[in-house]
Amino acid sequence: MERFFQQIVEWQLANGRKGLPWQETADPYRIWLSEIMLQQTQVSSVIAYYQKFLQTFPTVYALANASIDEVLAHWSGLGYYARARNLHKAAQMVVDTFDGKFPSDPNLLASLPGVGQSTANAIAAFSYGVTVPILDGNVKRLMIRYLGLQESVGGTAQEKKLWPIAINQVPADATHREMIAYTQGVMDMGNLVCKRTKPQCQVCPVAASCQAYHANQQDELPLPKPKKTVQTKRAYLCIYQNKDQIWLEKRPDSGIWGGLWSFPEEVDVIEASINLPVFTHVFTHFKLEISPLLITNMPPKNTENGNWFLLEDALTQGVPQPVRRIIETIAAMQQDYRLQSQN
DNA sequence: GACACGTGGGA
DNA sequence: TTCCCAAGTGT
Repeated sequence: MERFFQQIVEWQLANGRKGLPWQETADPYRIWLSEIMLQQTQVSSVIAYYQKFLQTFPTVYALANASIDEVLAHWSGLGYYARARNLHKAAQMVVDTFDGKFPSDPNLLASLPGVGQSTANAIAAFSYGVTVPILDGNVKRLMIRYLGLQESVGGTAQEKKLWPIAINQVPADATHREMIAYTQGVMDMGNLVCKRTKPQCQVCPVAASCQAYHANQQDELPLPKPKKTVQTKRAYLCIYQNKDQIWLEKRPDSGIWGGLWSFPEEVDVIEASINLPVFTHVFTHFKLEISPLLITNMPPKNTENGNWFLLEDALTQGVPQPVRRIIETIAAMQQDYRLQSQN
């Protein structure tokens, strides 16, 4: 298997991605941050968040000392907000337990909340050159094709099978530089060559020994996952407005949009409210039809976990995407109203 | 093992 | 439009 390793390393150095913001550092804090942001999230979505986040929280100490509200505000719009809550906890753990220094032992790294085995190995390999492999979606797809496995991506049993193979591909005497190139290389391969659709086998460095390629199965593997039907839910979001201010409620820590600020939710229409246009927000596991209700003539029902915010301040808080969208709509309406009043 | 957890890109 | 799903982890 060592040949595979060398081929990926050489390919990455010649053809892999260069100059991504997190490729320009060996600081485990920055590498950890990038790995968490990149979980289930595309590179193009991450770059701006990563740079802004680092400006605000340049060190693990800065992050550990920040409030969870500040952290969520900088995560707002990225999704999977448990990552931000775990990131904050993990930063405090690094400061308290590891004296502010990220350990190089993947097992210790994996003890941090939000850091699983693959992310732990990525941090160890990139930061310290520890000779451990990653096993992310790219690698799974690559291995399913390379080994000609008649499977879809996913499942505990598959991971149990693939981990030892992934480990065997990494020579114990690989250098730090090689580990960086290999780890980046398997992901670049998945993104640029062994893509989900239209794999580029003609430029693949390991096509000669790829089972799927020899069987002309590169377009069929991995097998498609059985699809599940997503249900549609409806939510009435109540926008209590008092002049320039709107009322936001802090959501419970667990569940959808945990820890974020949102509009109070009702199960049905409220009297004396103005209906704003309905829109659909799509999650991976369900659809949400959102009916925003504007309420200007009565106070919020429940004032326990809420606060009044100026419109422009609300946009700087940790709010989920649909809430941001509604706030922007309200702000635009107010702007229109002001312009009309002047004329 | 199955499911919850966001959002936007690409076909 | 509709569907799949991306540098996964936690429960």
